[in-house]
Amino acid sequence: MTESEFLAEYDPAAYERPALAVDLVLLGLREGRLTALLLKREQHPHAGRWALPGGFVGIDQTLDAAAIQVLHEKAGIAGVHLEQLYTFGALARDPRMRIVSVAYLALLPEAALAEALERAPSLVAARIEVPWSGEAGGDVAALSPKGEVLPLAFDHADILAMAMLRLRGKLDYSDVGFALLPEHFTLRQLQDVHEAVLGTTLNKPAFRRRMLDRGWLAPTGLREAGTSFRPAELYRFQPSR
Amino acid sequence: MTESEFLAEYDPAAYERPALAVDLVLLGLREGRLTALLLKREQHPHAGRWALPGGFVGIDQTLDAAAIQVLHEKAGIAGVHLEQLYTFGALARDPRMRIVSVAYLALLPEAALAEALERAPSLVAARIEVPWSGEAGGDVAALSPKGEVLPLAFDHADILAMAMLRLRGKLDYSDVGFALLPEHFTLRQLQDVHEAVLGTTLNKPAFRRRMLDRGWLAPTGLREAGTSFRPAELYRFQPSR
DNA sequence: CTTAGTTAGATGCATACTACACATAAGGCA
DNA sequence: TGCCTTATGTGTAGTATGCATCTAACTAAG
Repeated sequence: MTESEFLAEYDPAAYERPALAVDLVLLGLREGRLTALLLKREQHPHAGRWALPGGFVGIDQTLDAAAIQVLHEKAGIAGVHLEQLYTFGALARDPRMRIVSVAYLALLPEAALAEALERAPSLVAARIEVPWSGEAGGDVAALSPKGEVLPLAFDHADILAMAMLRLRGKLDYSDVGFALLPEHFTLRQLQDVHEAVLGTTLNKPAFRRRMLDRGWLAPTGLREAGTSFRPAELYRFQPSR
Repeated sequence: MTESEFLAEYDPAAYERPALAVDLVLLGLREGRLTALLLKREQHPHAGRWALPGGFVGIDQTLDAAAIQVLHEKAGIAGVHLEQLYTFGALARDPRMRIVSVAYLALLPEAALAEALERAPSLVAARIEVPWSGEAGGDVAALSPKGEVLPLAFDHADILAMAMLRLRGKLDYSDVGFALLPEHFTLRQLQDVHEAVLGTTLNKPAFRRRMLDRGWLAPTGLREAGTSFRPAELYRFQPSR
């Protein structure tokens, strides 16, 4: 049997298939606080609860492409850090039908987050509160600006928790932290990102030294403007060849 | 509109769906070498190449359950460490049709690996050679006992590389290393596991201290038997409460 | 023009961790 | 009994980290 003969006999519709979707955790910093962008569900199921932006994966669309499409259509942005997180496949995740969802983590610098909120007015910025530290894992709360807990739809609380676990885990050995910053930034801003993500305070000189020794920071020679005190040097992220 | 009215109107067959599968990287140690279990494909497509054991995800089956089923049906084993790796969704991964595959990593102690080879005679033990170190990532070679490079089917070389990247990354901050050992083991065996996975040699006293200070090792009071020299203490993995 | 206030950036020191060399312990075996 | 081999323990040096403190650079108030 040749390969083309095999293909001719193969029946692609032999088994019923789960639907395949992507869900995006859009994370950024807003006023120094870790923030996720959520959509309030107007329709059943889970009407009135908050959900991660998502969409189905087209038959001729890669997973990454589906995630980029959601980023564009539901948040009006592009060009941000995007990485696959985990795939959620519990049987009753969605009461409509069997849907397996590939979760993605998108990291937005403050400007991209503001842009998304402007272009997609239905998005809501929810402050993220993580009551556990380090490797533990566990529940994560999404809070409205007034501090009310926003109930999440489907298993999106699990996805959000997984996003935080991953982000915290990767923060200090990888370069994801820079994905939350604009192109030029000060060491203080970098430290603020780390502190917001980790939910701790960090020692300034130690953090400084560690970051500079990494070899990822290129001084630009430029200075921060608009301060009433000594202006900080602006750095640029330089992937260490 | 109530939720049940909504569900009644929802058409689950509105869009064509990708097929969903799981593929398993079965990894273990054999004669001190890192080894993966592969199947030689007899049929098209990719006949004659080596593939990871896999299977389709049933419509009422979770992803984990599908992985466990593959472990049982294609390797005849159960109860080993199993974790989701990454989901591969390139368009032409499989020439038959669009198949999205959720890759899993299974870690087998030497006994489980031997059991799998016995119960599933079509499985082949391939030595894994990783030419990069640390965080780099890149190609990984599967070698026959005679040292010939085994060509892998589909995108399974990518999956294997991802498995090695993940395993190396997790090895020294998590407890995955113990998943490759029997219940009782010596510190030397633990070090052998780490050395085989990382592809390096490690300093013995330093490794020893680090592991003992972790608080994961409980001495059993038993000694290794059958050596012609000082027998080593046998330890047990004790998850740190 | 001077000084207070504020944050950036640098330095010194104590502590913890790790690599590495080397010493000692405990088995079998000739 | 002594030798060989590997397990296990100890000491030391170099490195990374936490923390206190010092100096620099800027604005604004007077």
